[in-house]
Amino acid sequence: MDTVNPQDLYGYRIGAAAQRSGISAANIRYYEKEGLVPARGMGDNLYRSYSDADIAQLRFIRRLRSLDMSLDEVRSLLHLDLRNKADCQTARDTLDGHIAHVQERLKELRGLEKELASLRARCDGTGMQCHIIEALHQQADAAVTNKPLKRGASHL
Amino acid sequence: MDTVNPQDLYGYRIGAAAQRSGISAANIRYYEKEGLVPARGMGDNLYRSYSDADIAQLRFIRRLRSLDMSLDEVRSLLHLDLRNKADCQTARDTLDGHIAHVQERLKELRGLEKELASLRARCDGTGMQCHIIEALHQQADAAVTNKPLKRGASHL
DNA sequence: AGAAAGCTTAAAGTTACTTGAAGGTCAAGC
DNA sequence: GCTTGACCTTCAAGTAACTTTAAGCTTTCT
Repeated sequence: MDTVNPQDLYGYRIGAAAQRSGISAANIRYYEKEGLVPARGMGDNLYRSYSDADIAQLRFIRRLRSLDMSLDEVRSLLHLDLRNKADCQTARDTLDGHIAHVQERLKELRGLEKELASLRARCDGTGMQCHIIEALHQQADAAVTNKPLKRGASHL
Repeated sequence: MDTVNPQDLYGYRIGAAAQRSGISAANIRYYEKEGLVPARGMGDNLYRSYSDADIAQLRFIRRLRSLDMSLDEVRSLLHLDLRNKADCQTARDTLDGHIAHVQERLKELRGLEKELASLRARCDGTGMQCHIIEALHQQADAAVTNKPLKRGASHL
């Protein structure tokens, strides 16, 4: 854009930035504390203010987070220099690592879905006794294999 | 209950229980604090000790956790009475709710996988310039303009 | 006996936020 | 001019489900 739109220069306070970026105001402050977004404004009053470019960056962060990346990954991508070849490699590596992560999680979840479905199928009878709990116990005993248990917290 | 196998009665200390259940010792203590497993032993010395039945319960919990259930869900399933019809319904409901949760997460992740793959495909050239970052920025801009923000207000 | 292994508790760290308390700033209305 | 209400500020604590650390017992091996 060539025109000097007033909003191009720090025209948004945190609430507007939140609305436009899809990141809550409290979350934006949190990102600032974490060094993901610059500490803008705070001139006359203590209010933060953001430019369109800042909001684009917030959207970028949100995009990366929606791709299930950790804040560390986001941080590393934010600090890359596009014209630097090594940085480009870093971006590829980050992405590759993340793809592997997502695929592994997908595999796990597909397995889960199957098991839950088969479990649920045991209890479709309308008046009969429920065998879900017994089945869970049996499977617990059968699954003696020691896989590391991980946190399955799904955010977003 | 009839046979007097030494291991049937609190023959395992927490380390052994951890090995056999696949739940770390610290985690078992945490579950105890959370009321998921009883506070066993602590007689002569201060050591916890567990029976085979206790270990079966630990495996059961681990099973449920591996199904991606929250500790609250696990707790509710643990306190059910199998012979109670209402409790059986509760089990079904918990399971149904959880299946829905897993399927939604699967859908999200499948979308993610596709996007990540297409992103990565832009950078397969060996000597050319990397366009990953630009692409991420473009998608970020496109995404916010047509998606209703689900991240700002929702708490999940 | 002395060291290593294994147990104890309590507290703090982790991730990525959200929620709450207590208060400052600003535009509008009466 | 003053109050109301929306919006902003900081700092602290809460959330899930653990893990890690610190400091100190007990048991077991050599």
